[in-house]
Amino acid sequence: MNFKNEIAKILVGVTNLEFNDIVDSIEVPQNSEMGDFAFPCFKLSKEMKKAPNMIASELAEKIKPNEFIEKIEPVSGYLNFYVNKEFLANVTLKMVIEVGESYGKNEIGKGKTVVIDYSSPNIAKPFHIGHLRATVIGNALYNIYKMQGYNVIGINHLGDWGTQFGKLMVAYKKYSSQEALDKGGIKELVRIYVKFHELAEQDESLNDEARNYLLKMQQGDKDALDLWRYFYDISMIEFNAVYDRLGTKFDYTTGESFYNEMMWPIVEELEAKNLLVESDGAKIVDLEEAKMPPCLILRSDGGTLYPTRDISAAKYRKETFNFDKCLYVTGLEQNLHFAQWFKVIEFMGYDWAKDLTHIPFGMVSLKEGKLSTRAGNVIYMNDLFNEAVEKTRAIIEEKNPDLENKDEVAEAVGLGAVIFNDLYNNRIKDVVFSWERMLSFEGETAPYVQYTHARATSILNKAGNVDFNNIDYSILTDPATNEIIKLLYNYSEKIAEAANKNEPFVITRYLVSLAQAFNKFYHDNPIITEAENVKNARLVVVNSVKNILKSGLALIGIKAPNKM
RNA sequence: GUAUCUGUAGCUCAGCUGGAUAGAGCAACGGCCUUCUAAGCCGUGGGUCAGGGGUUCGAAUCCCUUCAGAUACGCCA
Repeated sequence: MNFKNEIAKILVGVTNLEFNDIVDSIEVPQNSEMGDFAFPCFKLSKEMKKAPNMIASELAEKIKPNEFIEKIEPVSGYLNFYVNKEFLANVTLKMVIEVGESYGKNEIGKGKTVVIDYSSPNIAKPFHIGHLRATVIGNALYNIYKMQGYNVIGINHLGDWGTQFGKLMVAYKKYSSQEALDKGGIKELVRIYVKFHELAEQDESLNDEARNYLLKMQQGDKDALDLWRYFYDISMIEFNAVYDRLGTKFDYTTGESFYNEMMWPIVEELEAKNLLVESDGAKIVDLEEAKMPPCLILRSDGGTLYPTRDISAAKYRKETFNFDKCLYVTGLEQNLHFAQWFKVIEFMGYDWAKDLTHIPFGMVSLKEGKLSTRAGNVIYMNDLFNEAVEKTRAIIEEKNPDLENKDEVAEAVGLGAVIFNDLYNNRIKDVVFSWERMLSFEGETAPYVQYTHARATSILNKAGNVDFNNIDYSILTDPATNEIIKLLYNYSEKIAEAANKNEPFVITRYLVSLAQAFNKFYHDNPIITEAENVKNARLVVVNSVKNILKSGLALIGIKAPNKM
């Protein structure tokens, strides 16, 4: 059931426009008083040589409402269509009930594979608020693409290789011990990392030692690799704990180290395809043709670089998963880097270069300035989580002291607030971290949506069983109910929009709208005390809203407790 | 210097594949708990859509330009 198509069917005979053109030009008015759909007549005005309002009036006389459309009105150059509310309620709610948990799914991505590279933090430092966006945006996209029917592969491209490990090895040997590291974990790694940098400013030879260790790692030296593995394992205890709390999962945790052996064949391939040029001792791919600075492939000392690894990884992923799309969820500041090596892939003659997409997001900073582990200008994820959960716990004690599973609910709501906050706006916006905003639980926030879900659940529990087969849909035509039904009807379209734009915030905003519509409905319409037919009809609405709120929250990685 | 992104209400932002009086939340002010969870609902005030040109019947939305902020631009990742 698609209303735009139905309207186009009505209009296709009376104008000389193509069916698809009509569908495309149909809009949804901002104000529902002006109808549910509108057809603007301005474009017709030129060829028909008539004023738009005249055209609208004439068209209105030629066409008739049908079972889907109850009223058609010409208003100042528009043809406004009012859908039959009872029909809409009937179609939509039946579909929500019948389809159940799969409501909102579609088959657009059937048979297609999308690889999503997300989270991908540099390890050996604690998970902090700068890592959160890459994780929650990627996780949400993962779920959204799944709903679109895609085969989705999530990859955590850990920053688990490189000079920072050489530095840690030097620092470990000089300033730490296995005992201290076993005890202190990742905090100890940070301590010695910071110390290394302080001392390296005075003593340049430390950096040489670090490079030396990196060289040993690359040459497969057992001692160096054992140490690397040791630091890796300690880091992953921290990272996995955060992923567990967030409920984030990956199909593959293949970090940079995974591609170590794959880079030389790529270098040879670039060489064979005559793409490598020597420049100041380094090997580059010239991108002047694409109006970009050159892409560095090999250092003058022969070592590989960031693009070398990303090109290798992309080719591996194409060969392994044969993706239709490969998305990279990373900061906007890496824009040029991605544009460059995507171009290199294209120059290598791979047509799948067009399937690689950078999904950039804005930078997170503190009021004091940029995030920096070294300068201590960071907020660690666990501290933020704990703060949010603690505040939630206090609110529960105040508002609902008899709640059974307080800890579980506080965790769901506290983390929900944090995740939601990061998925609330356009990805591209920079964010200055604010405790106040992060810990705000009113208005357009996760707790608001979760609270709405809990209210809906509560009514359903009090009402007992409902017979969904025998519903009087004629009751569900008041404005507050109609608003909800229109939103429910649009759910699947919103998921598709979120996928097309790669913007989880489309879902987040949708959930807020649905919760707002429901709270108004809840306020205006008594349910349990009403006559049986009214009660049952409204309970169907409550049940549908409850399910979609839960489903939508799950899409963006947030839990929906039944009580709070 | 070059490139990319951003600039809409006091604050944080929607709206940007051009269309009907520019929308939310927060903050401020004023109402609503003997009634299904007040983490809620209703109302009031608040805007030269950064500035200037252009295209168009019509521009917050497209183009040009200026300004402001952020970021990136060769041997880190």
